[in-house]
Amino acid sequence: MPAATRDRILDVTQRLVQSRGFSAFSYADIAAEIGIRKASIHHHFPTKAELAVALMTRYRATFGGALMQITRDHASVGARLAAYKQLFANVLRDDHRLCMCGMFAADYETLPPEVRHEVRAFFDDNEAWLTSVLGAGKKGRAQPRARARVVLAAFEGAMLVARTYRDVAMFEEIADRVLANL
Amino acid sequence: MPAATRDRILDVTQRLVQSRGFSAFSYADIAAEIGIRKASIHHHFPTKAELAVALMTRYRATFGGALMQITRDHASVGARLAAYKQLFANVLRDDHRLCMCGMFAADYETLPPEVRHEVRAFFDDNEAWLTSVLGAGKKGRAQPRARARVVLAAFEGAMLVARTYRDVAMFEEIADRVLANL
DNA sequence: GTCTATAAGATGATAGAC
DNA sequence: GTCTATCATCTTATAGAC
Repeated sequence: MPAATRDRILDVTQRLVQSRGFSAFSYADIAAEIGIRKASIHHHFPTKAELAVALMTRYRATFGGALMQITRDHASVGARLAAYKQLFANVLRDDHRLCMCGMFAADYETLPPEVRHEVRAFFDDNEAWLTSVLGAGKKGRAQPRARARVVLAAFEGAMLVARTYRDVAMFEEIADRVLANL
Repeated sequence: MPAATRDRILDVTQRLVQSRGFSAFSYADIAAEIGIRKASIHHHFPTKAELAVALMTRYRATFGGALMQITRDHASVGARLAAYKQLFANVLRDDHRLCMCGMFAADYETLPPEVRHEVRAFFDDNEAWLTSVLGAGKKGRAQPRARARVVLAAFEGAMLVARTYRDVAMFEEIADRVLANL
């Protein structure tokens, strides 16, 4: 069965947010890309705020699932962090997109309160996961939370900068160096 | 003498870009804040693209001056990097703003080509300055450019994330740790 | 669930008076 | 250099037919 319209809307909107940001896409953009009318989008998501919240809820669930999968698939700290890095690199490679929450963080001042909450929750999720991964290492067990924050911030910033150069390798080099210096 | 209107426009616009981004501010916002009409803004900067280019040109010049000043005022690598860090922390502290180029980097896909060029030039400027600072260190002279990229990316990302928590201390802790681990 | 039609307001931008 | 007036277009959002 084909993806329900609701999911198609979320898919298209997510890509729009990741490439242009919250203020720079419209219902008309979504409608045009899917091939339906603006009113139909409003039927599924009456307001832009509701659309953004639904987007973030799904994104957090998906991302959380990916993190659990990494924990399952990889046993060592190094392998887990390498897989985490790939999560970001793949998004950047696919049409020069940013992490959706990195983009929403830039749009933060214009975001409805409920969406702001979701953005912080995403960062909390990532920090918690990274902290648990880093805290499990044989050596360098010290201050896993502080080191987790460095990884998250550096990855978000590296995506931002590397995208302006259309250079995924630049992202990976920065990310590798950050992980090596932890 | 009071600041010329042109400069007042650039001042106000810069703050708007740093807090909301390129797509989320309008000529009406600038006009309202200065207390003149939209048409007057268009007299000084006919199009939004021209306004953005003027903004970036001035920003790059100012930022470049600040970097030269740091080099002049501080002799050691550590003191220079600490002063560089303060440049970013001060912007974040003042009304939760981001580095203007961090914001423009998020808005990159919607930017006129001339502005895109300026954004990359800003990153080039910073990378070059950081590379020269890091290359001058007694120890750890190796790969100054790669380490410069880590600093720039981490600082941009740390601003982005820390802003969502309204937490300047969080930015500073991440920045300090990045500098310590170089 | 999708459509047409429409609303009310914002947007970037221009013409021309003062 | 600033103003009023105006423009065409886009924006989010709603009402109601099919």
